[in-house]
Amino acid sequence: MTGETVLVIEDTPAIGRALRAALEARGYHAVLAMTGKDGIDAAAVSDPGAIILDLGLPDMDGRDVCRRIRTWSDVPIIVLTVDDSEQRKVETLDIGADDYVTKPFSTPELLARVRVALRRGRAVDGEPPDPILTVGDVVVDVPHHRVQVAGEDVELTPKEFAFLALLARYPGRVLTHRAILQEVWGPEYGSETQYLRVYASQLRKKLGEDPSAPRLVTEPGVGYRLVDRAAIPEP
Amino acid sequence: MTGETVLVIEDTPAIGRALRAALEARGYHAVLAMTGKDGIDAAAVSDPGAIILDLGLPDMDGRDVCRRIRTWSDVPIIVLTVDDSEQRKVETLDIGADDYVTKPFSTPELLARVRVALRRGRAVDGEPPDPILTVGDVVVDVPHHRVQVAGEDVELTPKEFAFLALLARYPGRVLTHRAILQEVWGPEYGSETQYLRVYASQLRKKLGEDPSAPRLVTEPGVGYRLVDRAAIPEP
DNA sequence: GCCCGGTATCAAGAAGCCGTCAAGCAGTTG
DNA sequence: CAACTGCTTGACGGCTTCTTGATACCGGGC
Repeated sequence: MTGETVLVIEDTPAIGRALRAALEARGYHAVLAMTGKDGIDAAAVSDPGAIILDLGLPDMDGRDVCRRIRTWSDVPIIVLTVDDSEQRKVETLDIGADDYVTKPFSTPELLARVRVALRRGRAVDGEPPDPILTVGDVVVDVPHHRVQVAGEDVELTPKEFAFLALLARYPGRVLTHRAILQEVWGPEYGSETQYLRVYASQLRKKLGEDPSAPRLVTEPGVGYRLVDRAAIPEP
Repeated sequence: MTGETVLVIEDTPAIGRALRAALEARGYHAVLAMTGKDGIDAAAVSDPGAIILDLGLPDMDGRDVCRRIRTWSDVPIIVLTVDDSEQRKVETLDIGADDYVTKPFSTPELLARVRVALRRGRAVDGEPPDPILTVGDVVVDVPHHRVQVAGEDVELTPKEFAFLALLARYPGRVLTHRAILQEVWGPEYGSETQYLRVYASQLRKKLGEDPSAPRLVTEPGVGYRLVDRAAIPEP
């Protein structure tokens, strides 16, 4: 979750503070650097999702800052400067900047361009694989909302599914009555243990439980847990 | 290697020709479209690495063109327009444009911004999503807003289409009521599940669903999913 | 053998969700 | 302004799921 950090490299205190305030008002985490050296450091340390870079820095040429950051990072860089010349714009964009905004700038527009930059940056990282929970021969595919036991599809009601998915998320561990009730039924339920008995019973039926080798194990007076039948029972 | 194609959607012949010449002089393959409809077609067919889009088109609002292309593609879009009002800029960037250049523009600067766009586009590259989604005998052509079932064209309203296209993008996967409502109707809708029932019903009618082998499956209490009727249920 | 706390199972009524129809409304087009 | 299209909303029957109470079960302590 580093994508929502925006690094501002800007030596004029008034502009830097204004940008930080505007960014933070929008919910971003803003990091402010006032020199090129600090900016490069901050780019490496804070791993921002986008950078706003003023070209007119006291200690080094802003374009060198851009080049330096580009040697190791593809983070979107929005350049901010008073220089409106076409040649300078082309040069700057070609050394790796993603956008070029001239001062005086409109804050809403700059923020919109920051959103574009963050949007682009996020798109790079691939989507995470589907989290599929497996406990023994029980497979709980949460995104697809599907359950299989020994390769066979099993139809579950929403509450049944939530119950099983919760247990499957903590394989082998006991979940207390209270914890299950609050997670599946809601925070105001905590003592309706009868629900659990009913649903545990229904689940066992649907899972095709063998009473001598249960997958859904009762911990009397405590709660329930889901175990891998093939696992070694002795610790 | 389609990344070096640039699509220009521009109705003024002089500007279109000038841009094409400038792009081809730089070694890019330029495709020119003079209407929004043609532009959307070309975006789907020629799979460009970047798009230059004039907002002032004769047949439709340029922002709608942008939105439409964004329904299936992340190709960088550089918007070109005479309107330099801040509000319009912010709006346009927020609906998915990557850059905003006002006329009269500097050709070298625009070309530099095209280079940025192509650079970014390549970096993102993963795998381009197919703009034509197929789930069993249901074919959803997102760019053309066209749907076929078993080879037969089916007429859908915009909301129906958005609903179906969303489901088709995640074949077999359950999309929750909330997710569908927010994607199709907007973020402020989240609990109007009645809409879903009405539209699911209409869709099933138009898709010619067989109640015993539904393509659009209800996941009670959770959401809906689109399945390939012929598919084997084993993962 | 009997009691007792906790558990499993069953079944019936209540509640909620789903599919469908149809009427009202708003925006567009000719 | 009339016809049309698509969106929203209310009503209602049918069905699934949830809840709840009744009853049987099981193991340990006495």
